[in-house]
Amino acid sequence: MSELRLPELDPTSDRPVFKQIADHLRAAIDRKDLSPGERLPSESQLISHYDVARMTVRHALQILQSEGLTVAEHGKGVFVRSRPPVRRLASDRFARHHREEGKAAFIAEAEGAGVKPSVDSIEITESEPSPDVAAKLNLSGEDRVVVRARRYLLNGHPVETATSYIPASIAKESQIMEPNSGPGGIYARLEELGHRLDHFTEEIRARMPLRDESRALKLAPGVPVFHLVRTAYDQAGRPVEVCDTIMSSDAYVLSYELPAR
Amino acid sequence: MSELRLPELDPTSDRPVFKQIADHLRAAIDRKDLSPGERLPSESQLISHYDVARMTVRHALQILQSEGLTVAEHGKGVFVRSRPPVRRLASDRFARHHREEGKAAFIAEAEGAGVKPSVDSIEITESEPSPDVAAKLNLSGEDRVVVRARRYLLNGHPVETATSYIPASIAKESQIMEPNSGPGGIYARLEELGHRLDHFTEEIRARMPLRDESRALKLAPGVPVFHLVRTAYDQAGRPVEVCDTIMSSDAYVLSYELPAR
DNA sequence: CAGTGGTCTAGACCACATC
DNA sequence: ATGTGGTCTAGACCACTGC
Repeated sequence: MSELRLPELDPTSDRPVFKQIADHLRAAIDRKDLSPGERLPSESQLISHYDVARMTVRHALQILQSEGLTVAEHGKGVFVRSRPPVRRLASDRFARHHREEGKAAFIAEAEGAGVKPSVDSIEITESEPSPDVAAKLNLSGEDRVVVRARRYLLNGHPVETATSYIPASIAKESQIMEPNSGPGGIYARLEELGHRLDHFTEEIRARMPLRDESRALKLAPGVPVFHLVRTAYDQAGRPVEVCDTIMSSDAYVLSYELPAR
Repeated sequence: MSELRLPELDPTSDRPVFKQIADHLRAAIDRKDLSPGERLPSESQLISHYDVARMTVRHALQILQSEGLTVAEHGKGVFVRSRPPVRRLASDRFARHHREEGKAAFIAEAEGAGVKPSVDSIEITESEPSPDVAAKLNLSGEDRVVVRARRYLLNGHPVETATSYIPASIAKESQIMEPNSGPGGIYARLEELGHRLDHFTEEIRARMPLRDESRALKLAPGVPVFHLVRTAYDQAGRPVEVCDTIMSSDAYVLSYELPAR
């Protein structure tokens, strides 16, 4: 690790010193001279190597952190980020045959991938829908929704928060109101209630996390989130659920299949 | 604008001063006390309001910037970010009926949305595929690919770079080698060459941009990118194109439809 | 304890925008 | 000329980690 050789600053360059330093370190990471988990040179080492003020090297380090390349650990050092296991979400993940095997989508898929899934902080409430959710569910006026909020973890590491909205007129007095929604999850319950599912739509955005999201997913600085909103439609064409999920972008690759017809 | 009222610091709080300042400004933005395009108080105004050092308010401002909430403009001030027009990409965007209308997907769709599309910096080369692309295209050994790189703009603002890889054995001597690939784009050409398209797969990741990407898309700090890799398959099940695209995440909402079967 | 990163100060000089 | 943000210095004290 003392093997790491960093270039000198180029005093003729217009590029600010802190950016040059960030460039050097980024290049070392890209070249794998510094591999995931490895410690970067300490601030004081960088200060003496480059002969600059502390704020300058901190600025450089902060650039890397905001790019999601490193994490600082107080009292220990700055480390090259190592990525959590990645979940690949395929477009058949809500296929009925999965549901009929009696497991909720998340659990089934994670076990297939050899990681330990868990779910925590399930909160179930009933409330008025936001205008956005009401529009997606075709609700109006007095209609209320059942809200199921939960957080998914892989190997104990949070990767996703999900909030489902189901019209109260459908969910009332069903197992959808229970923390454990039973085999196959709420989609299986919706089908038992006569809403045979036809298709889903998903809308995907990416952005930097809000503070709450960052906390709930224990996101490292510089890691964006996927914001995915899924709407489930039954065979009568009625929207029966909206699920709003925030996913750590470095725990996921989303995958879809599109017809050419 | 002098209307903006910011709270005082809470000296009893454990929360660092720069975070408290960032919180105040973020809240003002969320409440729309500061709306998109509006200028934030200048550094010196914040310094005198909070009675702190300049580096402290700069740190706070930088937090907001890294969250993508603001942009600094040298000599002018710090402004609440206003978003570019958003493109919604639907999962039927490569349907044959669009192709048969004689327009490439990007142009057709943008015109429908009332924005002026353009394409620039088309580079066409032939080279060895990267291992990743070779694997996706089922290529081996000597096989080469034709590479088409271009950049898409809306109303003059770059939103996406795309690089297509087509097996050279297919593309050679076709209009795919020309900067203007003709009516319906390269997918129409592939079909004329006997590769009737069957379906596409798309893999989506989100992350912070690399330096080059940031420059090519003129991204504001704190804006992540979608990294989307699409593979096109013909009706014989053969992969005939891989398209690697980087999209500004705040210019796009991706939308897909999934079957429940 | 020594070494690490986290926060903060009080200055300096520079480059860009506006009038 | 003035006000804005961009870069940089040279310190200070604090909190966390590890031995």
